[in-house]
Amino acid sequence: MGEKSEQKRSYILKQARTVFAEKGFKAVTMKDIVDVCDISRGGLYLYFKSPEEIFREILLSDQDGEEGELPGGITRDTPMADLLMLFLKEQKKEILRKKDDIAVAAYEFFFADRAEKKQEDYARSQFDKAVKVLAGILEEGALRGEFYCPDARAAATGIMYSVEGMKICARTMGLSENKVDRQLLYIVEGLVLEDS
Amino acid sequence: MGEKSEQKRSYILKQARTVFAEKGFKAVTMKDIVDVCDISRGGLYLYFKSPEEIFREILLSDQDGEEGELPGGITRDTPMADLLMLFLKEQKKEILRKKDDIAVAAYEFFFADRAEKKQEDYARSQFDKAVKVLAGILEEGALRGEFYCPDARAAATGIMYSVEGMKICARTMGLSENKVDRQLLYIVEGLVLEDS
Amino acid sequence: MGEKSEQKRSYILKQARTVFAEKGFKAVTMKDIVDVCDISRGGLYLYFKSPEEIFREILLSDQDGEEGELPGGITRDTPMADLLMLFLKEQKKEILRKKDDIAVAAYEFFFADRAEKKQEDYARSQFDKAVKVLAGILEEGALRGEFYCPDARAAATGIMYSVEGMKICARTMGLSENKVDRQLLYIVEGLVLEDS
Amino acid sequence: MGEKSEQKRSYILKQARTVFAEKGFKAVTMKDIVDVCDISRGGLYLYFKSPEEIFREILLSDQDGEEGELPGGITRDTPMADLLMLFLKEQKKEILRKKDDIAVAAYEFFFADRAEKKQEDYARSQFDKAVKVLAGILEEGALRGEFYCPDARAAATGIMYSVEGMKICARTMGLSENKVDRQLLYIVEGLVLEDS
DNA sequence: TATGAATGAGTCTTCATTCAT
DNA sequence: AATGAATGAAGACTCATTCAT
Repeated sequence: MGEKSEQKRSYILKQARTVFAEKGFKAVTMKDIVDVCDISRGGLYLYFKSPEEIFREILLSDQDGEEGELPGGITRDTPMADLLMLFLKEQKKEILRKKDDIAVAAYEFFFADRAEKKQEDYARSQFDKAVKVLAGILEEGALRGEFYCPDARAAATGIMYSVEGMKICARTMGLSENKVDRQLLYIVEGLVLEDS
Repeated sequence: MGEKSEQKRSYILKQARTVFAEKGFKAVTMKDIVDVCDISRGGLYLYFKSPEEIFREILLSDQDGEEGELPGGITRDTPMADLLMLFLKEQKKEILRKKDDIAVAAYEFFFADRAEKKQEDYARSQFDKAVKVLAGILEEGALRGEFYCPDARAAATGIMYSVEGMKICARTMGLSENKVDRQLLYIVEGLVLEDS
Repeated sequence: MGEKSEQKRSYILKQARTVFAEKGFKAVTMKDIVDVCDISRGGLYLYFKSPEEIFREILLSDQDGEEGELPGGITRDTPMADLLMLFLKEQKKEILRKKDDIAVAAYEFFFADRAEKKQEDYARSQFDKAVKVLAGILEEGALRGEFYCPDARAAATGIMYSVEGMKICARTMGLSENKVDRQLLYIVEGLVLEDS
Repeated sequence: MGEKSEQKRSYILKQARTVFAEKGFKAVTMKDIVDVCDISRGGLYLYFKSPEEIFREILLSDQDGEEGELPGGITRDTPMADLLMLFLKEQKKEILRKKDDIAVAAYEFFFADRAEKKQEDYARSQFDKAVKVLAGILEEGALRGEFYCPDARAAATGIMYSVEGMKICARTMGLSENKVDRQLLYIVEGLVLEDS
């Protein structure tokens, strides 16, 4: 498929995303996607052969755009506490995300066919990546005496489990911004050494 | 419905549970349930009008059986640390549960139709109940000088988020028993004051 | 499925037969059969899951009705020549059959999926059965001095190949009754010893 | 269409042949042919408008190449028995042919749309041609005293029906080379006069 | 109460065929 | 001449749901 199709591909992915955000993963049919794409049934099949394939691509494209989002103004001298706050703010955004949120779809996707190793691996790699970034911040912060954190890796893992927990809670039982803030604050307080 | 039907009701719920454990929530059809119940299509409709209704009842019946499971031997003198360990052991069992596990189905159920307030309320009440129990243990433990825990409620909430996080991680990316143990140990270590 | 369905089963087979007679095997869709059965799409699937299954049953039911069709008046004293004529007349009927003729469908069916051993076996058993009957007639006739036929088995096989050949020729290139008669006569002449 | 297209035409026919050999006639779609031709969908339509048209051409091109294949060494003095053996060997090859065999496709083609007179005529002309050749051999052989064959035409027709029968049997029920040999031998034995 | 045959809507998927380039 | 994207029709198959018994 040539260049023109690459455009359409992206367009389909963009439109399909809204469907997944609205209906989750399992409930989405090729027809749903056809409907929002203003395309013929057969036309969609030229590009993708199943909702699963489409969703996989959406996940991948999300991943691509995710890297190096560190906002400007970050230098070597930026306090690690600030980086931590930035990181958690990012997590908070994900936890509470409403618009264009495919987290529920992603959960359903990862639930599906639990035999599939590939899915598991993808999910884990995403999680591990976040743990690693956070552990890096904590470790450096501990070295600089900003944080109390004897085991950065364990702390980071624990925090990420909490974040995951909040993410799922936000989507199953509702979670106010206030509650998220409190919990994140509680986490930070357990780490940061007060300037005495 | 008379008494005889009550028996059949329970039977249907029992059989349906295995289906939900295997296929999650969304993928389950009335036919699936008919198939494992050795009942007629029309017959099932006499008792339940949708998989959703059935699953709701399963959740409710689970809840009933859940209370007061404190094992024998617990007295007023039992160390809170022991109770905590007991509590966490229970959580660990849920996190790693494989057999007859309807957690994935429950997630899908709570995802479905996010407009439904009732679901949210149910999910939250379950979560809050656990937090309350845990907070009780922590508070009492703090009073007795077993734990360092200035804010029992916040701590309990945080722990339960972690537990939720592990639960979902176990089902999306796989989670070894070892990892769960480490994380639970890490939580305990952050709470328990060493006997000096 | 109870008794009532057995009726419907037969009815479907009867109607489907006309479709196969008209369109052969490969071209027949479940929809075609639904259309002549005055039944719903789903309804048909309650009884059969594919045109193939239906056709297989038609073949089987044909086989059942085929046995012991020896017309009355046959006694131990009936000349073998008469039996031979009877046999060939039966073959002629099949060769030239027009109404409700599923021979073409059967050919297509046996062509399909040449890997399938079962089909081959069925086709061969039908052929072998005919050869055996014919060989029996020839052998007995030879014993009685009616026929000249040193190798009844080989002769019977050869004749049945001719019959098969005429059958296929009748369906691919057309074959007049006259031609069939001539050929059958030629066969008989080669066998029967003239009363001198 | 110019010369360049004539090349492509042949190329398409050659490639399509393999498809027909593999899938028969009815099951072959324009897409199948496009796929093995490394040509565009639209491109194929410039040359042929349906699988049927393509198959028709394949049959015609086969016919062209078929004539005058008498191997060298045949002179006016060659015994007719040898020619007969040659002829039957050729038939045997066709009966048992596996590689690049479009016989099944041809049967299906001739079955299709039995209204079509043209097909019938083509099939018959092929058959008649073979009969004529064979009858010529038998007649000449009879004249020369090699064969016993009072009615060459009838004998030839009968033999060709047998050959047709074996051809179809080979493709529906399987036929060992051994069986074919036996049958052909049986035919020859019925014709050839032993040198006394 | 209980049955299970029957319906029909909904989705999937594949192709023949067209058409702008 | 040639391409291949796009369309839409056709058929497969599965269920939720009803209904006569």
